[in-house]
Amino acid sequence: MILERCLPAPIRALVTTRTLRPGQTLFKARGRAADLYEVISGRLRLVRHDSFGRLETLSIATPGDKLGQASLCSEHYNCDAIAITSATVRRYPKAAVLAELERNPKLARAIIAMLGREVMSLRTRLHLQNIHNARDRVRTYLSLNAGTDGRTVSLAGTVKDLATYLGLTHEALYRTLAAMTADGEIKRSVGKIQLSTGFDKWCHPPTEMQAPVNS
Amino acid sequence: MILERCLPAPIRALVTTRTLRPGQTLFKARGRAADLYEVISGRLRLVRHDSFGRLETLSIATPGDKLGQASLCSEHYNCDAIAITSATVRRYPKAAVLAELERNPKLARAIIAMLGREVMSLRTRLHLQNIHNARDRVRTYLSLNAGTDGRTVSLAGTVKDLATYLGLTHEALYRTLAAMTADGEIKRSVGKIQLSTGFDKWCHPPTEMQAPVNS
DNA sequence: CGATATATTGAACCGTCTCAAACTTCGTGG
DNA sequence: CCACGAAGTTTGAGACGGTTCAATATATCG
Repeated sequence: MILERCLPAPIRALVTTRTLRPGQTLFKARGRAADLYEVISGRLRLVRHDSFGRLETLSIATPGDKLGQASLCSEHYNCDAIAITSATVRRYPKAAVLAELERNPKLARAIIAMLGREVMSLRTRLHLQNIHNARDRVRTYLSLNAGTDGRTVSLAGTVKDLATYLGLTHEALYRTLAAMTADGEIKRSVGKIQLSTGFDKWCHPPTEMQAPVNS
Repeated sequence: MILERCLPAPIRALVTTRTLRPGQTLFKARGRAADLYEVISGRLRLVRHDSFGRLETLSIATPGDKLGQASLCSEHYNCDAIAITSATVRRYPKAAVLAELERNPKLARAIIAMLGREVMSLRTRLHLQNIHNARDRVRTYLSLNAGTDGRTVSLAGTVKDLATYLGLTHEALYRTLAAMTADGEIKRSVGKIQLSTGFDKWCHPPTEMQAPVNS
């Protein structure tokens, strides 16, 4: 859903676009959160530095994704947004959006849907991170991100980027992909990974599951 | 924020409360998402079964927390909600809430705030999970959850629950807590953990940080 | 008071991280 | 057009730490 559609003309006039070059910063953690962004083209990386200097990729934003939703509820951004490629974003002034919210239920619905999607995406992410085995984590990621044919995953960035997204070192990811290729689970080509037929069955190795839950 | 306050009387009449006994299920993953809940008393555990049969605790809900926010954006719940203790919850019919949303900007604000908090909490959670070292993860959890005095953390459930929340085996957590106690970082009493003075400095061992980011 | 779950510690295994080295790719400038 | 440097890619070897399996103690609840 394009937020802009829900905004009346006077506010729409306040919406501006901005272009970024690769490596350029859109906003930084702790910066005053004044705007909400939507990616029009290109890719941005949302990163956070943890207390130990480790770089943590929150997500790779692609066209249609919104950035800085937190700004609606918080005074400060809580991550850095950095362009990976050349990129253009649409900027929505937070104050105007909040004001319009009071009068425009459609906008409220749009924003609620946006946050709802964000919540679900974070849940998925958390689910991935909880898989402590590199291979299974990669498998799950792949089946979760397979395209419409269910067999092709196109990589948003470099393999190294994917590694930080998955919470693995790049070495571990390279090794895992190599092993999966050797075992015929996947085939790799530039920027893409082909899942072999019957990939799903790899996802559930000889395991009986569903621990009983008392109800 | 109590959602009920934002609802007009006719709808408020549709709000019911329900009591649960320990171990009882409020809703299950994949069930039709018809309601939104708010915890009044007691504790519930939100869990999900991953593809490998492992139990994953999404969160422990305590009074004031909302459950099934996803229901507003999705047709199905995506986790199980199970009472840990005896508990009472308030049930808001999803359809009524969505309808009221069209007319009531205050309710919209409340829901947006609720989802925003959820997003932030999930981000924090993700941040924790990305710390691959048990001790540092526990340290970070503790400093993040210290009470108003900044020195006391009260445990919502059992230590075992905390372990699954942190994505550790309970053995690993017990050992870590034991080691931290031995080193004087913390002191333990029933249901509580006392952080020793200067706990923060433990959080940043001899490390230089902030990897340079091209901007 | 017995049964069930939590709490606690031990020992061994396995997989990921870390450090290291080499190769490839790509863009920039001479 | 090629030389060069920077960043991504790939593989190796070893250490560390969490999981796993195991055993025992303690607590809680009917």
